[in-house]
Amino acid sequence: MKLSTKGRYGVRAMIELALRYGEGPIALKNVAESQSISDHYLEQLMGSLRKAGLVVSVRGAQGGYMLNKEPGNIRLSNIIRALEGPIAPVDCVTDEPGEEICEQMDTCVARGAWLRLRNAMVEVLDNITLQDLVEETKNIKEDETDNYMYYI
Amino acid sequence: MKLSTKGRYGVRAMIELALRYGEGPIALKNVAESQSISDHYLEQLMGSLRKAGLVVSVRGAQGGYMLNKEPGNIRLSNIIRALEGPIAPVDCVTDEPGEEICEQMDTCVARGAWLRLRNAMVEVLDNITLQDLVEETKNIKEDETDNYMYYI
DNA sequence: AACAATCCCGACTTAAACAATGGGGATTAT
DNA sequence: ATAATCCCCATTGTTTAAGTCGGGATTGTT
Repeated sequence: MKLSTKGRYGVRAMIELALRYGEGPIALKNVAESQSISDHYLEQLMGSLRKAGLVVSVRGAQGGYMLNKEPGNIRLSNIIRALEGPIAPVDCVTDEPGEEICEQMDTCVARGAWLRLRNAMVEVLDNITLQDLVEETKNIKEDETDNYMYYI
Repeated sequence: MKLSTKGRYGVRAMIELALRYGEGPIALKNVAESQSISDHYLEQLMGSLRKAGLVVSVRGAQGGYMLNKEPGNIRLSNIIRALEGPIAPVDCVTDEPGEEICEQMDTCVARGAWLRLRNAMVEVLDNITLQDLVEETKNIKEDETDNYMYYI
């Protein structure tokens, strides 16, 4: 029941981009460095985020990545789904189409439980946007004037 | 963000025991067969459940396992914790003691989000007992008179 | 035009976790 | 005694996670 590094790194990188929203393309190298993530690995994640339409890339010198929407319109659920796939504690409660997997779905008493679990998870992740996290970052910055690093 | 077979099999096995609560020890072999789980593998899981105090075992011929509490007092969270460890989407929001892991915890803006996620998950799993699932099984049995198998 | 800074992409590697399997020992009802 | 159980440790095979490697394509800068 853990997120993998994909989800964790991805959220960190997206927060970074959200903090610098409006500054034009940010080179992946910068994000990777400031977040202590292998830049080659982060590259893969950014690829997924781009394909999901959450970021756009600018190639060539002075290129980089930027958010494709306002931070207030990017939800944690979007990021997690792009990087880890459907949010679902078990395969039989995926919202993706064409997922059946278990023939006993209709008579499975546990499925109701997993469904409730999934809905609770989605509810939380749908209701946290990058904007929320940016604002929280500013609050922390006010409190502690040293730095605003955030690792997960 | 998926449960492993440990959690899924474990819940299935515990539902089975809950359905037969009061009948004395149920041989692991029966549970494994009726749930199509490798009995040797299920043995390991039952070991964990026993150590967690959720079931008791009776050794020797005619032995087996039974719930150690009433089904209404065993929550899905108990089962999941026993088999999969702490319920937490990331390590830094574990409720277990002595878990620090990340030095930046105080200034991490994402941690608040993970904390909300974890609380939502725990809330759901704390509020579903085996008794709830047993009752649901009976409802399903009323509807569909064929069988009451439930795989996950 | 040359160059360097970027993104882009597929293949590969390593390590860990998952999901069992196997063998043998201890306990106990019949 | 015997067979049915639980108990425990070690081993194996498979999959996934996490990261590495190398090279190609694009583009601003000089």
